[in-house]
Amino acid sequence: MTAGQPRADAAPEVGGRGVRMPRRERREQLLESALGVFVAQGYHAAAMDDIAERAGVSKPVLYQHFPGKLDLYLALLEVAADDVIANCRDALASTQDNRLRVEAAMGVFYSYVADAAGAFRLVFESDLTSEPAVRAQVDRVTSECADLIAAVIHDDTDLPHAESRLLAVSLVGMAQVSARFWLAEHGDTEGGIDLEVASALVSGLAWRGIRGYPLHD
Amino acid sequence: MTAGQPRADAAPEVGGRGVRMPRRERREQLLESALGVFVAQGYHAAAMDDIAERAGVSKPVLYQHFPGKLDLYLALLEVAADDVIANCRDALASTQDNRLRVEAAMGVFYSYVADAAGAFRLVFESDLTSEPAVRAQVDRVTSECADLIAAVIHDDTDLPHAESRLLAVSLVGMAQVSARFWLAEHGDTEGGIDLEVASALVSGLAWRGIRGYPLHD
DNA sequence: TGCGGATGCCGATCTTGACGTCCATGGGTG
DNA sequence: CACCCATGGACGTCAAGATCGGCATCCGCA
Repeated sequence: MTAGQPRADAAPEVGGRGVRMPRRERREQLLESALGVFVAQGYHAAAMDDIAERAGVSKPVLYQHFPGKLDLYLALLEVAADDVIANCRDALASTQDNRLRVEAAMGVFYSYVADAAGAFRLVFESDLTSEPAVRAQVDRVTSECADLIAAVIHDDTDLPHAESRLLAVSLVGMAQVSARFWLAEHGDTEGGIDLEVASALVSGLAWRGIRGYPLHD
Repeated sequence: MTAGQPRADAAPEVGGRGVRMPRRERREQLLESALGVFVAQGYHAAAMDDIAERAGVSKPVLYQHFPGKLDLYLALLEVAADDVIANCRDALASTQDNRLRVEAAMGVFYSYVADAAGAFRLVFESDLTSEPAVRAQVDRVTSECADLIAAVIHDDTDLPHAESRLLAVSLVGMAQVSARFWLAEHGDTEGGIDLEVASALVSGLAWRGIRGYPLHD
């Protein structure tokens, strides 16, 4: 068996076949199963049959909770996007020290990528970017995180809005790409770089880059 | 008509319908048309009918030149990947001054993104990452560019290989993401930031970040 | 110069695979 | 014990990738 196609039906199927369940709880169950399948296979390769099977229900029940495949995907994507944006906001608000802000924000991206559920793949590696609604959510993550960072930069320096925003996007890109590569190369093996070490290293790069700009006051 | 679905059949169709053409030249024509369609619509939304129509031929001729849709996509992707990697290599080799190296490499990414053909979308916004061959090409760009940069970092500092590589990936991520957002926000309008200004700004951020590391000698 | 054959291309077709619905069934309740 | 309804296996449909019979074109020959 090749390692390129991780099968998605290895879940324990907590709510087994034919079990009556409250609608709210079942909806959560379906979302969880769908996340697993979308993360493992991507949007196009994921079949509604797979999702239903993994959730331990049949396809009609799935369609009783979600009008279609796209709606299901968007529901998951929106949650994943809100999650990282909120964490980024909290990280920036957690301190007034900009150096610590950089470290905290970097840690948010690394933790997000390291999360076992793998929801970050919906945001950073989506295969449905041709769909405008998906594109909007994906772009929203970088855009809103960058806005939060840009506000800090703009407050503390003399840089105009547009320039602050471009620098903020650069920092977000640095965090996002490096975190994904860290996961791919060192995330699973024990011989690689630890998450905290990697996050601190890249935080250092980011802080050295951003700290030198002229202060506002 | 909505603006969300840019039609792909607005090309001048240089080799019109039913025109005899040398095989090599026709192949180039097909690749060009395919690139336009894939860039505009993404892999999944792109139909072989669209590509054939844009090239001014019918579907059978398309299949006489390429065994299938995936092969066609991979041919384009490989060229696009080689292109940016080679440019990155040239940029780093163009000088011994690391500051100029950063600026040159950043310029490579911004120029690549600003290119009218839009081949960068195949590399940075592919919607076929579930395909291992595609994933390999896409990752190869970041990986090989990072290797080139990491070699410079490792030569000039005391950082171990793994750390140099992670910093290099961070710089590549910064360039890639910021360039794409620059294009989306300022690339078309005249009121935004100029390419050189944006590239220089982000180069400054990168250089401030990387210059401070302890020199080797 | 007119004609026959061969060549290669286009319109029409087939197939597959996955999304999105319908008839038997089984369990719960009055 | 009979009714009711949620469930699931089986199915229709459709889009898109991948191929086949007419036909126009070109060349060689009398």
